[in-house]
Amino acid sequence: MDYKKLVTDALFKVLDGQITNEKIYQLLERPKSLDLGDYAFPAFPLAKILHKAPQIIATEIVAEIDQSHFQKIEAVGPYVNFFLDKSFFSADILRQVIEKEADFGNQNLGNGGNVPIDMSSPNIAKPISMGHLRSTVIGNSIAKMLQKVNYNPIKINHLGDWGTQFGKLIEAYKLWGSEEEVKADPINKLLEYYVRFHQEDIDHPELDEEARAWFKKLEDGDEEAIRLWQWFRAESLKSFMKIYDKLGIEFDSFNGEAFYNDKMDEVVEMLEKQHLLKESQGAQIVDLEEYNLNPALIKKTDGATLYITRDLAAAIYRKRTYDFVQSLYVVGNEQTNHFKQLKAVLKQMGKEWADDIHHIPFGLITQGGKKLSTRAGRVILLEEVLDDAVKLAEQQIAAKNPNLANKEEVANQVGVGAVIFHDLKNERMNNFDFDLEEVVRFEGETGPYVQYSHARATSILRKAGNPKFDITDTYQLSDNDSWEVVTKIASFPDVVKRAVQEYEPSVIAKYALHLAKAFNKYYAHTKILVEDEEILSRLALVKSVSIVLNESLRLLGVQAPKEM
RNA sequence: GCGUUUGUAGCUCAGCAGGAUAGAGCAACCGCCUCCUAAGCGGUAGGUCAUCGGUUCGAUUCCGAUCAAACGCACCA
Repeated sequence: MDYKKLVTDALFKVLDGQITNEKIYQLLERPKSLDLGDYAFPAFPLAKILHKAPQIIATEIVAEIDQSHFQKIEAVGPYVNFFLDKSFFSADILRQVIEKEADFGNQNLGNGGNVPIDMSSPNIAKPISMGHLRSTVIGNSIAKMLQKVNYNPIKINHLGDWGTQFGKLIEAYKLWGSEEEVKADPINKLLEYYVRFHQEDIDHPELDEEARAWFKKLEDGDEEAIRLWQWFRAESLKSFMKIYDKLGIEFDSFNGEAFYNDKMDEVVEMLEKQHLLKESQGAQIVDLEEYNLNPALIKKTDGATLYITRDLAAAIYRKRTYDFVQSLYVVGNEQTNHFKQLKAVLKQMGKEWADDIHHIPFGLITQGGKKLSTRAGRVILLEEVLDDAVKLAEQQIAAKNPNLANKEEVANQVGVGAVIFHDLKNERMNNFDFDLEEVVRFEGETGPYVQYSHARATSILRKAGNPKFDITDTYQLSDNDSWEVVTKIASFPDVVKRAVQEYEPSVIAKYALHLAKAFNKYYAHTKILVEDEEILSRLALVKSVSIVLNESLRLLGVQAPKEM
C-alpha cells in the first residue's frame, strides 16, 4: 500500500479546488523526528492562495479532514502532521518482508537490459593497491544493485595489460631480474624492477630508449617479448585472483587493453572516412572545440595509438557485443576529461548511444595528503590491508566470543567486510586519506557494526527455534522503538531506487547503519524472547530486520555471518 | 591561467528533489551486563553550515562572486 498516497487523498478531499493532487503529493515530506508524525504537509504554499496565515490553514485542515485511517492528525504551527496507524502499518510491512524475503525491494527499472561495467582494471605487473579497491568494490556494488532492479550487469575487468610500461618492465627484467625470483614472488619482484627502472632512468636516459625498443618488439610480435609479456600477465592474474577471491568478487570478462589491439585500425578508418581526423603538430587528432574540450589524440607523431583510441574500440565493441542500455565506467575522478572526450568523439561519429555511457567517478585515496604512486613506490597494498583486518578480527573474536564455531571464516568475513564497508560508506566523490586504524575499526559506524546487529537478530531467531511465519499471521506492534525499525524497513525499496539512480553504494551503506542502529536500540530496550501474546510480532520484526540487513550487506558485497 | 570536484562539531562524515530547535560516529567525560552476543545502549559537552551577495514566505540545500584544498589541462593510462 502506498501510504503517501493515502495521506494525499485525505488532504485532497479537503483542499479540492485549491491545489492539485500531484502538488500535494510533491509537497508532502517526512518530518525529521517521528514525534512530528510520519508525514507532514506544510501549509506555506497555500497561504498566498487563501490569503490566510499558514498556521490558521493548518488548523482548518485538521478540523475538516477525515481522520479515520490515521492514528492522529494534528496541526503544529504551519504544518499538518499525520500519524499512521502503527499497528496496521507494521503488520502490513512485516508481512511483505517475510513473504518476499531477499526479494523485498526488488523492482523493475531496467527491463533486463545489459549494462557492462568497466571496473577494477588493475595494471599487470603491479600489485593491487587501495586505489583499485575503490573501483572494484564500487563497481561490484553497483552491479548488485542494478541486478536488484532488473538490469543485467556485466562486470568487465579492463586489465592494463598493454602499453609502454611493458617495454620498461622487460628491459628492467633483462637487466636485474631472474626467473627464479619472479616465480617465487611474482608481483612484488616485478614491481621492484619497475620501481628501480624509474629510479635509474633519471641518471640513465638511455634506458628509456631500450624500453621503447622492447615495446616496439612486443607490438611487432617478437617471440621473446611476447613470451615474457604472457608470462608476466599470467603470473599477475594469478595473484589478482587471490585477492578477488578474498573480496568475494567475480568478473564476467577479463578483456583488457591488449584485447583491443586488433580492433583499433577499424576505429581509425571510420574516423578517416568521416573526415574527423586532422593532423596537428604531427599527430592525428579529432577536434572537439565545439564541445569545449581539448582535442582527442588518436595517433601519436610516431603513429602509435593512445588510450582514447583503445577506449573507442572498446566502447564500440561493447555496443556490438552487448547492445547495452547503459555502459558504465567506474574510474577515478581524475579521468573525467577523458570520458568527456570519449563521448564527444563517439557523438561526432554519429553514435547516439554515446549518451548511454556514464563515467562513475570517485575520489582519490591519499597517504599523508599525497597521491599514491606506483612509480614513486608509494603504494598501500590491498592484500596487506585485508590481512591486517582479518588478523584484527581474529583478535576480536578471541576476546569477545572465544567459543565461536567457525572462527576463521567469520574473521575473514568481518575483516574483509570492514575494509569494503569503510570504502563504500562515504559518498563516492569524497577523497580520503588512508588511515589503517580507521579502515579496520569495528565499532561505531562500521561494517562490523552492521554485521553484529545482523548476527544478533539471527541469534535470537535461532534461540526461538527459527520460527516459521505464515501469511495469515497477524502482528501487532505499536511501541516507539519498534516503530522506528518498521519505518526504516519500509523505506528500503526507495533507498535501493535512489542508490541505483545515483550509482551510489553509500546510500545503501548509510541506510544499513541507520537500520542497525534502530534495531540495536530496540534490542536494548525490549526483551524479545518473552512468552506473551506479542512474541510472534516481535520475532517477525527481528526476522524482517535480519532479512533487510542481510540484503543491504549483500548489495554492498559484504558477507553477513549468522553469528560472530 | 582555464576546467572539474570539494569546503557542515577537535577528527571522519550525514543532511533524500529548499521548509519546523542542523544530525551521526570517533575522540573526551559520566552511566548501564544476576536479563536474548557490552563489536551494544543511554547521557554530558562541542557548530558564525568557508566568506559575501542574489532568488524565495522560507536557503546548510538553488544561482553568482570571492577565498581555500584536491585533481585535470594533447603525444601516460
